[in-house]
Amino acid sequence: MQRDTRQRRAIRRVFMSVGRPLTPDEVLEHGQRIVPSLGLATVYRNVKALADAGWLSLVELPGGGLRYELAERPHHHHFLCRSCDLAFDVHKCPDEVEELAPEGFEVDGHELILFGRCAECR
Amino acid sequence: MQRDTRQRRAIRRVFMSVGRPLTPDEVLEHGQRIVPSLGLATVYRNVKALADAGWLSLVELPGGGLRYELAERPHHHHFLCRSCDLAFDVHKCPDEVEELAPEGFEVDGHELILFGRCAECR
DNA sequence: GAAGAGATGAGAATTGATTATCATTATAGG
DNA sequence: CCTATAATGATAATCAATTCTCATCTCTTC
Repeated sequence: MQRDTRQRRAIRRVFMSVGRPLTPDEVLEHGQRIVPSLGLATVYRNVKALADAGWLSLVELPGGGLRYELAERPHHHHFLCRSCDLAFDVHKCPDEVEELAPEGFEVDGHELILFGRCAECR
Repeated sequence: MQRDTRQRRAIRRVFMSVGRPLTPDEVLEHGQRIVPSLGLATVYRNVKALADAGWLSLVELPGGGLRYELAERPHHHHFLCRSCDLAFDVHKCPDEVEELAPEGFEVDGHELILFGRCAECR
């Protein structure tokens, strides 16, 4: 059975308040402001459980480590800051992207990533 | 000084003939058809040297491992087959993509990745 | 065709990310 | 409040990718 622990609540709260994709390390950092004793293993366990439960989804951006974000959000893409390495949401999407595939290829999804410097880093 | 070895020639030839982004493992596999004794460390060394020299460029797609492709090619994007995990070039690009960024963000590049099944795998 | 120096190949070592272990803690239910 | 048991946290273990080591090989030049 699933228990509602302090650390699980903190992790959920982090995702809801931050509103952008987070790596496990980022989750740990933010989560420790709520539950200082939070450990990395707990973050990995919960983030995985929340993803299995469909509450989080996996975001794979260039540059190593996986990130997670709230699932069930409207279609969107991402901006990756080359300076601070944080990922942000981009709430617009060019149309008809999936028609760009070569002849004979079957497309079932796409990801658009913008690179640059975020408002903070400029 | 740089020497023109059999293995380096083979690696260059692989990239020129295959025409899509390759992981070091894929380079090894193809390269061994030309120089059977080719080793993985040599692939890593040369791929890195060729990238430093500007002859190859780095392609980071979701799903782990880095890939390399011929540099100095016209702007293009990529298709990643969910079945065989090979990456292919997509020679079209939606316009004005970089204008989709949030207010205050400075965009200096973008990557569009289509997912699905390649012609072979269907 | 000899010699010097860069390159290679096999395997060991390293790295960073993720997972497993296990003693301890804390939650849900009675 | 008590108890059973899921969850936690610190650390060790694992894993895949990449780099290093070093004896050996082979380009290049003379």
